[in-house]
Amino acid sequence: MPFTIGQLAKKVGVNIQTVRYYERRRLLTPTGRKPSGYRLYGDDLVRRLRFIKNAQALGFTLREIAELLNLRVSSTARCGDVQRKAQAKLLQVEEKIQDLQALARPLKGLIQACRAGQPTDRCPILQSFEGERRTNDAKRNTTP
Amino acid sequence: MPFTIGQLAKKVGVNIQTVRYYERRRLLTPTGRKPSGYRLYGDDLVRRLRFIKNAQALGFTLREIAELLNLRVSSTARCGDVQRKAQAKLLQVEEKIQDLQALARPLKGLIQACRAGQPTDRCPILQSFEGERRTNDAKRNTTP
DNA sequence: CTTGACTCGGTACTATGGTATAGGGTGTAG
DNA sequence: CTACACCCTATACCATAGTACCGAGTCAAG
Repeated sequence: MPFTIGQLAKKVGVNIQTVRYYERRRLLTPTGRKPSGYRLYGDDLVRRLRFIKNAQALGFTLREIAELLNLRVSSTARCGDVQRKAQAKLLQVEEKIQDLQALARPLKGLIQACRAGQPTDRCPILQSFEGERRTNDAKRNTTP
Repeated sequence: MPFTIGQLAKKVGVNIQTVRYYERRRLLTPTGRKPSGYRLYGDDLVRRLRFIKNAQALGFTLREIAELLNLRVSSTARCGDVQRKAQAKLLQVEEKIQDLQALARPLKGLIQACRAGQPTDRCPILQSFEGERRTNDAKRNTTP
C-alpha cells in the first residue's frame, strides 16, 4: 500500500516542499497519483530519497546524485558508457575517502594531545591535505 | 617574500573575489598589508585556502570548516572543550568514510557487471545506504 | 610619465538548494 | 454536513557560496 507525500517526508525526515522540489529536479518521481491528484509513493522511493540525502552529506550536488542514480546497465544505455561513468564516480569516491582519512589523522592527534595535556599552538588540522588541487567539486563555469 | 591576492588565487585556483569573500567570513585573514592597502599572503595561507577548498568538497560547510580550523589546544581554549569538539568532528568524518565505502561497493559491482556483460535493470546504487537517517548535514533551522 | 595589469572597497547579481505562503480542492471523523 | 488535517499548483522568498562590475588608486616596464 503506497503512501502520500506527507508520510514519505516524515519517514525520511525532510520537508514536503523538498520532496516536490526533487520531483521538479527529476530526482524523485512519484509511483503514481490518486484520481484526486495526490502523489503516491512506495518503499523504493523511501530508499531513493534517503540515498539523495546521504549522498548530499558527502559533498555530491543534486546533479551528481542524479548521475549516480542513473547509473545502471540497461538495454538502452550501452555498457562502455556506464562503465566509464561508474569508474569516474568510483575514483571521485575513493579520493574523498582518502581525504577524509587524512582529515581524521590530525583530529585523532588533537584528541591525544588533549589527553596528554600538551598544548598545540599551531593548528594541526592544516597538515591534513598536502595535495595540490583535486576533485574540482562540481564546477559551474567549466565551459562558458 | 609574501605575495598578493591575485597570486594566491592563482596558486590555489580560485577566484580573487572568493578570497575576499572568505576574508569577510573570517576564514582567511591576510598576513599583512602594503602601505598602499594591498593584501599580502604567506605560504601558510596557501595551505589554509587549500584546506578550505578540500574540506568543502567533502561536504563541510564554511561554518563547519571554520570550526575545524579553530580546533587547537591553546592556553585560552581549555582542553576538555577542544577534545569534545574534535571527537565530534572525528565521528562525523568516520561516518562519512563509512558512507563513501558503502557507495564504492555497488560502483565496483557495476563495473564488474559491465565486464561480464550482465545488464542490471534495477539501480544497484540504491543499496548503498540501508541506514535510516544520519549526519544532519549542517541544518539551518535547528533552533528558530 | 604614460600605459596596462593589478588592487582597492562597495554594491549588485547569480546559482543551488531549499522553505513559505496563498488560494483552493480532498478525505474522513464526528 | 462541517471541521480539520492533508494535498494540489504556483509563486515568492530565503541562506549559502560565490561572481561581476564599478570607479578609483597602485605599480612596474618602457
